[in-house]
Amino acid sequence: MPELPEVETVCRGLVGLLQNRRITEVVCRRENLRYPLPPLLNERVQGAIVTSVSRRAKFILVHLNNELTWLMHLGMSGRIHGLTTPPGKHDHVLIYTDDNQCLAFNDTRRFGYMDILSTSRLTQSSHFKNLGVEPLELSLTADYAYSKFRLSRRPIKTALLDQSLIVGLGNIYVCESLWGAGIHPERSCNTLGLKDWQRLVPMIVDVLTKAIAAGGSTLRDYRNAAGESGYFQHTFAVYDCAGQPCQHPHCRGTIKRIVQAGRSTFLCESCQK
DNA sequence: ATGTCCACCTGCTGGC
DNA sequence: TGCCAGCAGGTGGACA
Repeated sequence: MPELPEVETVCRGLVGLLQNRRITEVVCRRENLRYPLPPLLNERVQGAIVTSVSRRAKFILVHLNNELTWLMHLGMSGRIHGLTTPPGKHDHVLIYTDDNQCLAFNDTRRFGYMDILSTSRLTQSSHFKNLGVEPLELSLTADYAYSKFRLSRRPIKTALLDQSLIVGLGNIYVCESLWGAGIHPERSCNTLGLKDWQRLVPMIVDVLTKAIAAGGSTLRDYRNAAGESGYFQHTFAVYDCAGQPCQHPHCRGTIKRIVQAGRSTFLCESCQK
């Protein structure tokens, strides 16, 4: 689930569920996820009021009125859902609020993690040290991307996954963006000219924007979450579409799966050059 | 420095 | 039916 659009969707859901609410208790049902949970988590957030919820890269940031910010990363399989039944095996952290709601941080594979940070020193935190630009902000321009990537010999697919250059992209949206821009995932960054970036940057923005818009329906499911149903169902043009015909007009190619840096890449060899 | 690979986890699917 | 290999939306650290 969690690339930028999914994290953004979760954050928007959390605004409705947590903003201006007082946290009455946090229950940790195990000691660690990817890393140990923050020491004294309950003691540090109990009684605090959530002033806002925001996102940076793939981090969820829950800002509290006690100068602390609760950072959450969903890893590969993390979700946050309203709990109306007893917690399940993978509901690792439970958040109770003063309106008698309970939210569960659920993460099957436990690649997610949490931290508690000083709000005023947030940007100096190690989590933020090596983060690149936000793709949906004006700082991501074709000129910027061209200058940042043009000396690298890495394949463009791998480089786009690198959060120190552009944040928020994951395996799905990288594949979708490269397909949309007609760029072969194995091309070295240093073969991309400014013109390529003038197609790729708007395509990244378009793919992410549309996914967030589609995530709006997830938001409704999320709010009404009773049990586990209502996951984001999205149809992708290439991701997980191996063997299917390419959807580009007039293209007769077939979507193919290859492996780059140990991860699946989906592409159409007819129209991605 | 740069780039690649693996480990960290659990669960599901498909082939034999 | 059972078993096992392979795969899954991320990423930090070990290694060449």
